[in-house]
Amino acid sequence: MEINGDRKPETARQYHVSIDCAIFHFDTDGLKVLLVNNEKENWGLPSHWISEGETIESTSNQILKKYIRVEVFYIKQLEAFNSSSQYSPSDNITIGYYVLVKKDNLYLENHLQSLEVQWWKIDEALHLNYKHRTILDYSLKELRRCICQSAIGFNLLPEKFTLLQAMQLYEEILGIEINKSNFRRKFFKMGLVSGLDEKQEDVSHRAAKFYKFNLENYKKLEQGRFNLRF
Amino acid sequence: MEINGDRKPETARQYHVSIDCAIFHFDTDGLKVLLVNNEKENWGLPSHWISEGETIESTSNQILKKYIRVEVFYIKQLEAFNSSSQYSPSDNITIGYYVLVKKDNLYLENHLQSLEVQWWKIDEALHLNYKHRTILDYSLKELRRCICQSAIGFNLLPEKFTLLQAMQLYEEILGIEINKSNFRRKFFKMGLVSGLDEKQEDVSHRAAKFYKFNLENYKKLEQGRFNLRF
DNA sequence: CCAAAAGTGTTTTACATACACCCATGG
DNA sequence: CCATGGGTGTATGTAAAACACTTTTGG
Repeated sequence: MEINGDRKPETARQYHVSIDCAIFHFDTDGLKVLLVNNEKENWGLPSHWISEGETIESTSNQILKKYIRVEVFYIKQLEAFNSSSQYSPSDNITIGYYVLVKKDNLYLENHLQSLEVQWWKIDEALHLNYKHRTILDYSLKELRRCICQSAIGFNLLPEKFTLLQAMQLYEEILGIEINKSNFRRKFFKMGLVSGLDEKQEDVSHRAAKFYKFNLENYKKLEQGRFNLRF
Repeated sequence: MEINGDRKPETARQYHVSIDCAIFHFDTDGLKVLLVNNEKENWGLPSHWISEGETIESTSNQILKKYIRVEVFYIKQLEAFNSSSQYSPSDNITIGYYVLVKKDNLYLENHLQSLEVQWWKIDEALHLNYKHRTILDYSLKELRRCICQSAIGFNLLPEKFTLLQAMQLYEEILGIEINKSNFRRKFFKMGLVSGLDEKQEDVSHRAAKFYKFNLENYKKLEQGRFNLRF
């Protein structure tokens, strides 16, 4: 057994490695995850094996380029674990990622129709295999944990959003009800958002103001100690 | 390129995988990390290649069994990344872990003397190579983040501890000063600790009461929304 | 009696929570 | 004129922060 050495022992084992991504976006229907229909008529998370000449990062980028293409996303590694399947009995490692995408990229909608790919509501994305179910569950757990400790939630909102959209995002992800007036106060006081000179159009009620995420203020918010606590 | 398939393409690349652990404990001198002196006279994190017949988990367990041996620890995976070195130019993946160990395992002290192994104060554990430096920094970042959102801090304290010990742990890891009276009130009100019928002995000042972590109360503390916010 | 740490109590301030209410707009 | 969501204001309770103070013990 080799300790802390760079030299590999003869017994070192070799693995094939796959990258599996849980890609989320948020629209009026709520939180959704991107699933791919494979040749066996099963829906699963987008997944690639790492090929010769590629790395972990380049492979995850390939997946994103293929399905999302846009540059505006948030990506975070979840966990590496041993995996096996019918075709590749055991010598595998899977690295899971979760990815957040803004919904205002129309490209997505048009592009995806051509592929065997679809956005699924979270609670309808069942019948995944065990591996993908595990990654999806872990993603959601992380999303719930991180959304209050950082500003990653804004990666799921359009560039311009209303406060109701933001509030509903937090409500759905955290599974709680939030008081409208308190939500506003908190966001304003923290300086998380700044108002734009633009309003909704063609809505059958009072038009809401659009806001954008205020990155400059967020950076000042003594990073690391940031907490929204709903 | 294979999408979401179990079948591996011919081009799938193979990797050797190493497990590197940042193992921490906390004593009167503060937070310390376990370093191993390898054959090239460099200090680094304990590390093993995954061998034939082994898995990610079994290999990390081997490392812990070798250096820590005790069962009482907390272990969490950090990240998998491509790595290379002088001896193994590129086809590697490293999976980092961080581990918290209670300091009241005397075994450690006696055992480690026989190995080329030593506890280093965090701020003195320099001259690590880039890979290990990265893992150590990431570990500390995670530790700082998680110590307020969960009770993992107690994994660094002895079974029986005084409130000053607990407070100093939080102070060192967070790099802040905490008010003694407010710290007590918070821990008591949350029911995080319960007092024992035991006191310090042989101290040259008023003996402090010993406390233990109250797991039952912690479980009731609506998990996931737990926050200490110092 | 001094030092050093244990341990208690009080006051001020901030903020989360809850709730009531008015405003604008399309149907 | 009403339903729907936008947006404002206020009262209340809880908890964080700051601090002043007493207690215990060994030297």
